[in-house]
Amino acid sequence: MNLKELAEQLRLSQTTVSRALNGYPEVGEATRRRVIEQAHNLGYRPNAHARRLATGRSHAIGYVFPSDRSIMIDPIFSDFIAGASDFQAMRGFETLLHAGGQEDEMDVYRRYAEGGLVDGVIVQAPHVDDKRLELLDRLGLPYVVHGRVNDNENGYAWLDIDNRGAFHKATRLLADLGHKRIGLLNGLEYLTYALHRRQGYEQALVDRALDVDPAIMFNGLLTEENGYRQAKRMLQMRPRPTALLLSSMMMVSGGLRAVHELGLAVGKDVSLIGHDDGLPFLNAEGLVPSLTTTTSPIRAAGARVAELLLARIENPDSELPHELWNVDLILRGSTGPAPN
Amino acid sequence: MNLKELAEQLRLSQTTVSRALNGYPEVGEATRRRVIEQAHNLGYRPNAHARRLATGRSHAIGYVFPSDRSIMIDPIFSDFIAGASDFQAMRGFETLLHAGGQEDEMDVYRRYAEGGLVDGVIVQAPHVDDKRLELLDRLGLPYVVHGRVNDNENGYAWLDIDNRGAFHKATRLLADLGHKRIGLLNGLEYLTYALHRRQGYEQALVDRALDVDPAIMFNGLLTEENGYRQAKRMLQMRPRPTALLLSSMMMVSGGLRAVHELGLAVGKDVSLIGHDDGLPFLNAEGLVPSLTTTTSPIRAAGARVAELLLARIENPDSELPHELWNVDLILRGSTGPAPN
DNA sequence: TTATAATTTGAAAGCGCTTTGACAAAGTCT
DNA sequence: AGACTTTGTCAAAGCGCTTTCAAATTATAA
Repeated sequence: MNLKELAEQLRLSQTTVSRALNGYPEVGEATRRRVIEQAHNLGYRPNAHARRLATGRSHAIGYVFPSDRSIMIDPIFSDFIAGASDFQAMRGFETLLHAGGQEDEMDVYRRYAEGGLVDGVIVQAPHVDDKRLELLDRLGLPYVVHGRVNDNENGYAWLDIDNRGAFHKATRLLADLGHKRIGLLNGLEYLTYALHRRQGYEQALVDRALDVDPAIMFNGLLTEENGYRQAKRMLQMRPRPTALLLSSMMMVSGGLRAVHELGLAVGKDVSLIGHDDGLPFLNAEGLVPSLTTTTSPIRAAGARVAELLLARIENPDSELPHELWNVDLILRGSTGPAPN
Repeated sequence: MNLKELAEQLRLSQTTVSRALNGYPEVGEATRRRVIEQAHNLGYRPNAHARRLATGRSHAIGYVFPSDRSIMIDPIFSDFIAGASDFQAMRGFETLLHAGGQEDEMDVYRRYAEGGLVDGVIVQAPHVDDKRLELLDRLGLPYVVHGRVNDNENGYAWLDIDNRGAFHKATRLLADLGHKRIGLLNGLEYLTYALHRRQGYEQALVDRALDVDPAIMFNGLLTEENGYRQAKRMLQMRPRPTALLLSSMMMVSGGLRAVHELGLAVGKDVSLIGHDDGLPFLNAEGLVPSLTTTTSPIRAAGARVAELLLARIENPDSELPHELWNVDLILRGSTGPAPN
């Protein structure tokens, strides 16, 4: 069943049928109802590719993962995309995922733009100095960055959570509780979020006149194992840190394991604060003791980023959105005053 | 730069250029080289939608997640899709993701099929009695199931890991180590994999003349919290189970927490075996003691399922593939003889 | 050399939709 | 009543590609 057949059935022209279905005003109400009903009865579905070819718009958003996989291993991305894709679906936009293949990431963007495959892309896990933005600008492909690069914040569309503020708040809390040595288990620092977290952390240490000690700062993949190894390493130092700041719940999971193994009590011998992206399979509140967190649901961010992108696609000349989301610090049982 | 312009530049017809680029034999070698070179120089990219409209093939594979989210929360799906998408990308196929939206899952398939949006779909997390297969058959949309439904195994294409065998093996090992009461923390049983795991588990118990006790069997989401709660609940029973079988590494993570909290020693007081999907952020070998697992990398399964699907799309009349992957039981430190 | 086959090339017809420009038919205003 | 607008409809062009069928060129056989 295609448009032509449907039009014949209705004894109308394709033009009228097309207009009726797409809500154009220049078609009579009676006709419109008749068309819609018949289309429904006959199970007519417009061919997506034909429509795209005709309109030049693909009604799709692209997500490109770097082929080195180091990003995709982080489970937060599936939740982010779930949020974004959910929103897009409501608006009739498809979600295109591109993970790996031998094709270079940049080439994928080129193909996306020049082949008209997507109307826009969401840039994830931006680097401190991200070369993707320049390319996308050149290609004229609309995009919104989830996170930020390290400069020219007004030059592109972004939504970010206040990583600096969050880790500043968390570190300050710990300092105010009397902790002098606070470890940081963080992501790789070419990723801007990790840089921002360190900056917030260091600023708070400086504010409270505490030392910044690289020996209790770690950058690496946010795995359980890294959480375990690094927490253990740090907690075996003398004097040992009395608090740890962990950049992901997976690291928290590993960190807790180290703490228990060393026979230390969470919230007493060692205070923990983790960053919680709100992943459904690992719950900070359900831990015992429950975990003090900086938190911001990544799924909601996904939905909002998608919304911003669709708005940009709709209206490319609109002002570039810049949204900095506050991050809540939720006090639970894993933080306490520094021992003695 | 479109085909017409490129052809004009080359002083050839669109036909010849199209053929040269798509590797048709009826074009001279010299011409072909010239065309390819020029296309490269001018940065020509064929418009994907036009090609799709002309060929009727979309070169895309679809993944539809149920809107209730209960599936998408499991981080194994991102790894599965990463594997599949990676393979598809190598073969020039796009990956379409559909997570949520208010649209019914079944309607998405209809739209996919009738609108020609995808050439095939991969059915994930199949239910014991999955109504999707019938619909897809009716729509004539090629598909491969990752997992199985509960009957008519020859009637559709599938790739599955031997969940029954794996949990049979694991349970038998524990029984042979002298464990009499073995708990099972499993997924929701309308999902076939969970049913199969229970069947393997029960069969081994029966084989070894051990009781099947529903009190130490759990079905639920594979979250850390469920792992923790249920492990704790079971380990507080008297007589308490001396071994636990856990269906996911997230559950293991929670289970370990419970074990430690109760002051029990892993591999001594209580033996643990988990199923490891090979997720990169949570490593069974890295645990202390390292974890005995049944294991099969889900990412590899993703790639292979994609391969099978592309083969089916290529040649719809080929025999339906049925692949049952063996699951390795890897003996590590978390299993030991039953106490006294 | 001529007839025949094999090799290259091209014109044009789609694929199924949107959208422009034109045109009746009907309604509104002097 | 006529001139003018509004409303509802349609024919046809076009989106950028593939593919059929025919034609032109070159190579091979007789």
